[in-house]
Amino acid sequence: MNAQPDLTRNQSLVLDTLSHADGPLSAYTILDRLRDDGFRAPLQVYRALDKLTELGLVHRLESLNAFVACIQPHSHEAGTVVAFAICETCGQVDEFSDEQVAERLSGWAAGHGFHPHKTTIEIRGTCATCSH
Amino acid sequence: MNAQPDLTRNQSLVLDTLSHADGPLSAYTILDRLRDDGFRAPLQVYRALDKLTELGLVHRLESLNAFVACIQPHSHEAGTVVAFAICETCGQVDEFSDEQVAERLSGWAAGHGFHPHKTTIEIRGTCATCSH
DNA sequence: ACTGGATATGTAATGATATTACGTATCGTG
DNA sequence: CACGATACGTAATATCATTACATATCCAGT
Ligand SMILES: [Zn+2]
Ligand SMILES: [Zn+2]
Ligand SMILES: [Zn+2]
Ligand SMILES: [Zn+2]
Repeated sequence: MNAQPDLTRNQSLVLDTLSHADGPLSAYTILDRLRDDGFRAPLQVYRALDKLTELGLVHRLESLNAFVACIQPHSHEAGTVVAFAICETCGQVDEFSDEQVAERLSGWAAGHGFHPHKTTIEIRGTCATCSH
Repeated sequence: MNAQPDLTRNQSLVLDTLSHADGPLSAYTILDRLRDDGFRAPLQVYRALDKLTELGLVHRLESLNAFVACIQPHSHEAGTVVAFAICETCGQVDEFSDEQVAERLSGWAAGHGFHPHKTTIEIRGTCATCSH
């Protein structure tokens, strides 16, 4: 599925777990799901998550303290801003980018001498399916 | 219209602590600073923070698991989206609103049948002062 | 004033998330 | 092979947040 030749065994296991999940998973949930694969300690998960996040294959949802697999790997080019719509009812997460949002925020930063390193945009709410 | 209930003693103490702080404080840091005022348990802080957040006097920074006093209580009408620029060097936080960002995000939501409840925008980076 | 419900508080215990410390193993390159 | 960089294993600890239950206080309706 998400087999990445350059990933280690632990990293692949964590990524596969996230890719097959219905929604965001906490590090400890991932740990529990990988007990049978030899995972014993949180650090094994966090280290894999750190690397996967660095590679852009996984995103951390700050408002949930949880992680999701990226829907489509994107580059780490400057100005890349990703937003997430998180349904509080079913847990589904939608990832999207909006160039105008990115430009407005970087515009504010430029006007204030602020140098962005990472931007978090998370919309909590109710998805279309759950609104019926 | 803007009926502002009087704050309780605990709520006032927590708000004062945040208002006089240099930057965001964690709940446990607030607790430590209020030991002399009789605070003994985390829940005393969390309950006050919940109420203050509900009143719009305090914001939670999701990417820090910390809290700041609001700089502009009056700008928080319904639907207002607030953004934060957080300096990772000195900890200073700048709060601002951008109507176009809010419109783009609500536009995306409308187009996808998503009903936003709360939106988090946090820019981590380096402030002007720390960039010199 | 009495009373009953809503709200606020005090305290202990527990749960949930994340990092530090230290040692070993594996990999890639000269 | 030597050796530095990277990954891994494990335990302990640190940090953040909630549950449970008992008391206290406030306040409107009587
Ligand atoms: Zn992505
Ligand atoms: Zn949903
Ligand atoms: Zn504010
Ligand atoms: Zn700074």
